[in-house]
Amino acid sequence: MPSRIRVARELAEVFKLMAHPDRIRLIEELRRGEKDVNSLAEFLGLAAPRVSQHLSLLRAHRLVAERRDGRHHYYQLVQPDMADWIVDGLAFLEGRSAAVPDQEIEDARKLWSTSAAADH
Amino acid sequence: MPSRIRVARELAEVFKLMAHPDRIRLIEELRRGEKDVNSLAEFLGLAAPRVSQHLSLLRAHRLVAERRDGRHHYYQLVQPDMADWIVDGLAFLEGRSAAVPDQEIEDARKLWSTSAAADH
DNA sequence: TTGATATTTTCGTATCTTTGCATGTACAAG
DNA sequence: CTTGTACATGCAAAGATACGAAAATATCAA
Repeated sequence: MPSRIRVARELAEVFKLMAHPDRIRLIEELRRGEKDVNSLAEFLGLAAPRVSQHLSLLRAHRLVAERRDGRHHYYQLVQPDMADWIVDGLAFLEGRSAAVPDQEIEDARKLWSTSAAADH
Repeated sequence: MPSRIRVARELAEVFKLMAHPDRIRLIEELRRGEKDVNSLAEFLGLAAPRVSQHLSLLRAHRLVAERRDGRHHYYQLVQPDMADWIVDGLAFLEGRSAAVPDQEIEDARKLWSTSAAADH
């Protein structure tokens, strides 16, 4: 079996991990450092078990790493560049769907860009 | 509903489209211009109906565009940058899986890079 | 028209994912 | 050792995807 098939297969796995709105927001939320499960759940407006499930999936694939301190579990991105790469993907959304105007895409880009800090 | 949720949802749709090895290879194969279904099927070693299914999915989401000429349907990328962006994602594969050595990732990167032309 | 080629569509089934909820475990404080 | 908080895990229902095989459509050529 040619190697490009293996590479494509592995890459598809990573795409699959990103193919969920919660996980995208999770990764973007972790872009500026570690955060514990409750903060993430609260920020994203999701039930804690759900966030935990997403994190355990990302953890299983080594996209995030866990650090425990007392009863808090802090998560961080193993490859922080990943958050930037995801933001790069926003370019392909422009003019695509009437449901998501370009202005909103631009807002997300700002919110998720490395330099941004406010709004949190 | 906040706009970042809509954006994340839309972006997740795009990731979902890339979350398949065949479609990744399809997009990379289209990086240097249009190609008809049979060529793609042959190159990828897939049955033509399978390729057609993938293409119709990509077409439905406007990732590829179709041009008909006689009995041939030629497809091309609507946003050729997409192929480069996918290649950028290879960075996150390095050192991740024993099944896919870094050498193979590097090979794929070369094979799929814009400047490369041989090996086809 | 008939036949061959190129591509799409349909369909049934197997498989994977998502989701919410309930339960389980670990730690900290009193 | 009990209570409360922080997370993780298990489970079952619902939904989405993938796949191969078969059938349908369209084009061209004889």
